[in-house]
Amino acid sequence: MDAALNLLADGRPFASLGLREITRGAGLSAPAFYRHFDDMDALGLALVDEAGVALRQLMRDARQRVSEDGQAIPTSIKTFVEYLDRRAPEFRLIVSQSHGGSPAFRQAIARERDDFAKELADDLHRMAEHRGRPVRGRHALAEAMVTLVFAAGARMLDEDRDERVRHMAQLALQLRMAQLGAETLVARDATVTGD
Amino acid sequence: MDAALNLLADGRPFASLGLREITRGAGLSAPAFYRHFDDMDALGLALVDEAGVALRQLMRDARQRVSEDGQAIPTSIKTFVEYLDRRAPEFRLIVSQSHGGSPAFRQAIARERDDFAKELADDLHRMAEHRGRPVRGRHALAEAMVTLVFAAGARMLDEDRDERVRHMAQLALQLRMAQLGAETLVARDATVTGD
DNA sequence: TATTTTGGATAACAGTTGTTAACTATAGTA
DNA sequence: TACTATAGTTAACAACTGTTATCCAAAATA
Repeated sequence: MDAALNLLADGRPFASLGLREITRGAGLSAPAFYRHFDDMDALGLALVDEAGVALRQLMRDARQRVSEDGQAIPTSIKTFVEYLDRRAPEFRLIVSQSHGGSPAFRQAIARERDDFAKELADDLHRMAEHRGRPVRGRHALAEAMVTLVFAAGARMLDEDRDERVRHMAQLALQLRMAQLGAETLVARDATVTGD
Repeated sequence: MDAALNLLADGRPFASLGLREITRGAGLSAPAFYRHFDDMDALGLALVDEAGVALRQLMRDARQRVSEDGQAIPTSIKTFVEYLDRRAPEFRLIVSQSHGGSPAFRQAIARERDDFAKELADDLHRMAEHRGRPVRGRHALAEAMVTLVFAAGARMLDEDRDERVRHMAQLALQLRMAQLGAETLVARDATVTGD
């Protein structure tokens, strides 16, 4: 798995990775691969799993730090960028295979993403209750936020520090827009019961 | 190019497409490929170009229809989904290669995307002037909208009609959130001159 | 201690890859 | 009409692909 991540690390598309190439990187013979995985897809899914674990850890970290420092959006973004640095190849795999991989791949990644969005929706709900600022369509809001965060993360993978800082600010602005819009929607349309 | 699109059409990742496979689909011998393209990358870039042309056409169509029917967001989404049906393989190529292709690929796609976002930002500016509702950070807003639209489009590629309808509604809600949030930001913070 | 499971190795398979060289027919042009 | 560019062909290249069968040593287990 480390060998595969190494190849992924310099931007190689997963579909172009060969089984032999990977075992070579691991210092093994080609057939040894089959002692650990049925095929390339299985390896990919294992990597996605690993990335999912790290993603859930990221969520817990962000929650913790936000509860200490406040500033939900900037703190969460900072935490996310740290994750990005630590797990760049895994994240690269996730964004590159979420569209453009085998169906099994796409499904596994979609599940991780949905879990992420769901947890975020719960957080938003808790925060809204705490601040007395209900939100309309919090599921759609959470999905939008995840989409924006992942897209920004994907761009940042190949950027230097300056561009990253700029895009972190832009991402913060976009997340505020979405959240504020959701709050304003409910204020406008107070008769409709939220989801 | 048609042969390549056919292979792309059933979800195959571009990186897994072989030159011979493509010429076979076109009823040609393998070396004939080189009469038309230097290598696979060149073919891919040509396809991205084609998709870009269609994307710009989509923009013009949407603008036209919005000026007739009003309802900017729903009408634009409808127009976009029609484009999606007509140019599914090209769009698939764009989303699958935007992250996870060669650098040349990513760059070409990023350019198309940026053009799209820039035109959208201009539209938003015109609309804001017309409605007397200025927007703060209209570049960030346009980028967010493009991100949300592309992400939704990517998901819809593999969905049936019912799921699509649901996601179209969700996308509409998300776009309204973003726009409303941007408007509310400027209302709150009226002293800052917008970008 | 005897036996089974685990994780590796070699050799070999047929099939595919991208690419080049050399040749040919057809179409456009001076 | 003669010449050249275009767009195709076949044959062949080495390299690489995923996969299987067979064998072997070490470790874990009965």
